[in-house]
Amino acid sequence: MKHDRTQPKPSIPDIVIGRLPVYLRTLRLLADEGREVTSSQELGEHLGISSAQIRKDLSHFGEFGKQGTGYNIDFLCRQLQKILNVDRIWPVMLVGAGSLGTAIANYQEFESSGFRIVSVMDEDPQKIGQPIGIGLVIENFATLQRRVQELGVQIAVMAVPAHAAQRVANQLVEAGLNSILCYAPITLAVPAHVRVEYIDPVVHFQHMTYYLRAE
Amino acid sequence: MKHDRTQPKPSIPDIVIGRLPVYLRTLRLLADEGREVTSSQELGEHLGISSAQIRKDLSHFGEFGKQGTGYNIDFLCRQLQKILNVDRIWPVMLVGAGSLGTAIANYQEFESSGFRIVSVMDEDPQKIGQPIGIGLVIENFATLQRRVQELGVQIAVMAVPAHAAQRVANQLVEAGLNSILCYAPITLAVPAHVRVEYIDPVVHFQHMTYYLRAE
DNA sequence: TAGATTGTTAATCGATTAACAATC
DNA sequence: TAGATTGTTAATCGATTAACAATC
Repeated sequence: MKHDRTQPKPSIPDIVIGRLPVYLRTLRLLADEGREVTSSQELGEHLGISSAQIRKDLSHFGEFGKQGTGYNIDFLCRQLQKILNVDRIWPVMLVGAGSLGTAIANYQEFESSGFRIVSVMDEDPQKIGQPIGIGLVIENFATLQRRVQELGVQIAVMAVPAHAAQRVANQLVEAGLNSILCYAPITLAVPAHVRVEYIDPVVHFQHMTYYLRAE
Repeated sequence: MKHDRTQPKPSIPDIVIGRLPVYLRTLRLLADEGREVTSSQELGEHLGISSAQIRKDLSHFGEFGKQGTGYNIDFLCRQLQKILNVDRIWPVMLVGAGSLGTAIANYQEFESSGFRIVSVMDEDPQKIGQPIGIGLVIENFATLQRRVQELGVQIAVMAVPAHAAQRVANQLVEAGLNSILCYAPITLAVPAHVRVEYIDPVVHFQHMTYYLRAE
């Protein structure tokens, strides 16, 4: 007997959302190979997960397959792109124009995935004004607030040294950004409305060495 | 009544192992700030997880704290380093000397975390022989097998284009490597004894945009 | 002693999987 | 029709959390 009228939680587990980009990536790879349909079983084998999990994950969002046949790859791609809101191009602000920042600015594949680096910033006067990436110029980090507004950016990538990361993050938050991809090896303190994801190769290396023994 | 004599599974959940590097990273940060002790509560607040989880995770490996006091940071760091096998330096092979590979080769902080890039390889004859990183020279990928043996490497980082990734991975496996950190946006097919971890910024971006609406 | 915090247990919560009716 | 595969349910499995005795 439910007397509670409020919708308790129709919300989809975050862990499911986290797998969708990987599904999408794999489907696009299959599409590139000229494939037109696939099955949860095939996808699962590709990804090393169970077909049941894939079907369950997708079932949170609708019915995308056909019994006996499987999934039309193009159709499922488009659906996943809609679900993930990457049926458009999101402008991204890159902070930090060092070696890593330069690599990120040079990366050509963001565009086809729904993202475009529209501005690169650094604090180093030596770097400000230098060209970077494709048609960009390193801008003064001091102009962050204004540029965020001008460009309508919500997402930032931080490629700055660890010692600068929290300070930079504070400024990003103050400038109104709500999504940060952080390459600095530090857990940031941010308000609850800001989402941060982390990329730290050392975390992966150390995870792997747990299972290794010296040769 | 257990009649089964075989140890069923004293093995520690992989998800627990995956958090240890983050704990270690945070503890070292606290140590750098001159702090000597911390508590599961403080750590949990830093990391946005519950203190119970931290205590439970650590309890898989022993007792590292003192009631009423908490954890000695230096001691816990050392213990975690031992557990993760990073109380030594692991040689790492970097494959791909493009923009991203160069950034990885330049990154100074691997050493203090237990890793050293000992060789950088590429297929491009234009690149082979060029200096990269600190005291390294880009080597011919064709010499992989020999170099892996000479250097006693078990771990590789792949910073190659997606279209080359599976082929490169096959060669890494053939050369005897068992741990791969893959920056290419593709799920690799490898034998069961090889562990692969992935870094793909697009996966993180797309995870974040699920929660965003256009401004 | 009083206060704080651990390590551990048991309960809760949530995620994965097996199985199968539906149906292409 | 026979074979294949979906979407979904219920069961299983595993991870997280709350709570607390132990004890520094």
